Amino acid sequence: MTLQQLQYFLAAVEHGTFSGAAAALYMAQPSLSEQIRRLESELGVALFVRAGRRLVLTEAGRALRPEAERTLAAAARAAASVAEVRELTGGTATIGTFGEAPNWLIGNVVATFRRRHPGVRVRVIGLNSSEVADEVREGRIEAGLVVLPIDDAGLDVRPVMTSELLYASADEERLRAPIAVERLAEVPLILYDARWGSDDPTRRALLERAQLAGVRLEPAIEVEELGSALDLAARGLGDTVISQVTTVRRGALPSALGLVPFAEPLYETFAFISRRDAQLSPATRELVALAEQQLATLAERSGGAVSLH
Amino acid sequence: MTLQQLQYFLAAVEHGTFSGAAAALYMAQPSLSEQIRRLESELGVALFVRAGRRLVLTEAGRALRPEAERTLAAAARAAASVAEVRELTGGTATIGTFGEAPNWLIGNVVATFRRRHPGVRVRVIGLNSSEVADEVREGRIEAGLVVLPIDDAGLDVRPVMTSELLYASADEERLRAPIAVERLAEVPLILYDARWGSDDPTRRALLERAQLAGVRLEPAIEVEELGSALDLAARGLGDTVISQVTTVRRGALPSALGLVPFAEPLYETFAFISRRDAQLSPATRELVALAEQQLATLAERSGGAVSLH
DNA sequence: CACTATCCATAGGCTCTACCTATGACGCTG
DNA sequence: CAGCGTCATAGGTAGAGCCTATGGATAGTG
Repeated sequence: MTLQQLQYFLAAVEHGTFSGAAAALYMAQPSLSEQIRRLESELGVALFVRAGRRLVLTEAGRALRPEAERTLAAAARAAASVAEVRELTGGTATIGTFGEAPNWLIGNVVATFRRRHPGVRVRVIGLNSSEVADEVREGRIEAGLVVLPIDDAGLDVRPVMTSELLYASADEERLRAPIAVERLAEVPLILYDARWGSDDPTRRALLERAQLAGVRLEPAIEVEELGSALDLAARGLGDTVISQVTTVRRGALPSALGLVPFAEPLYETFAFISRRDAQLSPATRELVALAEQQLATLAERSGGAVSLH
Repeated sequence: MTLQQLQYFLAAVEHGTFSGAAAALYMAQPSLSEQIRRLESELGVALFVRAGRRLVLTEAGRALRPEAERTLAAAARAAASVAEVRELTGGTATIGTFGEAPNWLIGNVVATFRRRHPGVRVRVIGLNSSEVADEVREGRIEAGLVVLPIDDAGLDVRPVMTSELLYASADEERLRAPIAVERLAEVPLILYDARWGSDDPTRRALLERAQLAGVRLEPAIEVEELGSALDLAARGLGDTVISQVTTVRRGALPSALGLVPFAEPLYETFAFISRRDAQLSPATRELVALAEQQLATLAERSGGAVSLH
């Protein structure tokens, strides 16, 4: 049984003749007749009574008719659902981001996207950078925004922005000058998940620096979210590290906190990643483009402290 | 888009590889790959990301999957609904009968049929014989039981039984001997619809006889149903005519009524009709066969007064 | 690091399908 | 009875669907 045969069958039912149905479908009558015959022989029953001048449905034909209509409708819906993805009027745009990104990046981006494409659902998956890279590699997420370095096997990596990593403290004493990495070991450190999850690139960079300096870093407090870490730091319970770009948004940084760069500056490089050789769906491509614009806006507001690639 | 392509697509989704899916479908891998490629090109999107070792659905593929499943399920239902008709586990059996038939024929037949084939719906259309013939000719009813003669153009007519037409009266005086048709004009006549509807063959036979005898028949009372006519006749309000076979069933005839044949006997011939060259659906064939058995039973009980063909 | 197994894509070839045109048979209709 | 419209049949063509054989890429393995 083929969709074509069902279509021909329905056309014949509606027109009452094979010739008329064939003409309506811009084809020759014997071609349509043949498909009907094939369908009948596969189903093992006659669908029409050939009544000389007129076609009449058999009991089997009457039973088939509504089911054939349902089947063709389902097929049309299948094609339409794919077209929606193609036409950006349906489907889902998916992007993975490292843990702290949603707060300062995603709000505007998602709002703009939904305004332009109301039919498209949006999924933002917050993980750490290496997990995002894995998910993209496995195809479960189409694209991601990560902090370099990551394992780039099988991935297209497109760096977009570099932002300096800053030291944040409520203690003015420690903000006088750029801070040496050795001093991090001497103060209570507050770190949040994305900054301390396994394989986090910034964590690795910090630990490496500390090792070279001969000290060992142990966080005094670990919390889940960047916001909580800033809150605790503002109350003087410890100090934390934060990316320059994060601080650009108005109100992101509690007023009690001050910032200072590292003596030997640390930088984070952000990059968009996607599967190598796999082109993005229009929805996700659009979402990535919007995220890129948002990054540009932030870089501009930072007055040059954050630089685009 | 074909059902086959959707089937291959789903197999590939489930197995995660084209080779595995092809093996499960007992076919070569390039054949399946080609169909997937064809489907993708028709839909204008990639459905899979070819990830070296592993296949991963794209956003479009994810959108297609549930719709493809629905479409294949609908197609399976379509085939099943036709199979039900073929296998006598679904569909509808339809038979047309002349007006008074349902009372003495259909009860048992339908009960037996439903007991044997609970899934099959039954429609018994009560019309007069010539209307039944028309409906069968037009294909709206598959088969019918009629009283001959009818216009048999385009029909297969299979006579099954002959039954004598009897005169029924509550007046013993008129039951002494076979009644001459002339006397019908002298007594109040009670006729029921099916015996007096336009084109009813028995009516025509009666009128013809009367014309030849030089009298004119006018019913004193006309009612809708045979039962009503018998009731009125039993009260002595007039006489009526009734087919021998109708009287066989216990309790069908009020005890006040007596029967007598016509001086020049009148016979009704019953016949099954169906479209010429159109084979019956199994359900209707079965229904007709049961009706035939029922007629045989009635003929037997009549003790020979009703004869089978 | 080479080796192997696995998987997809490509190429060439075969068979059957789907379609066409031309024509015949049948039934309806003026 | 002739003419028209319908479906069926016959014969031919392009392409669909499938096969086997083979090459290239990738992940696991000694």
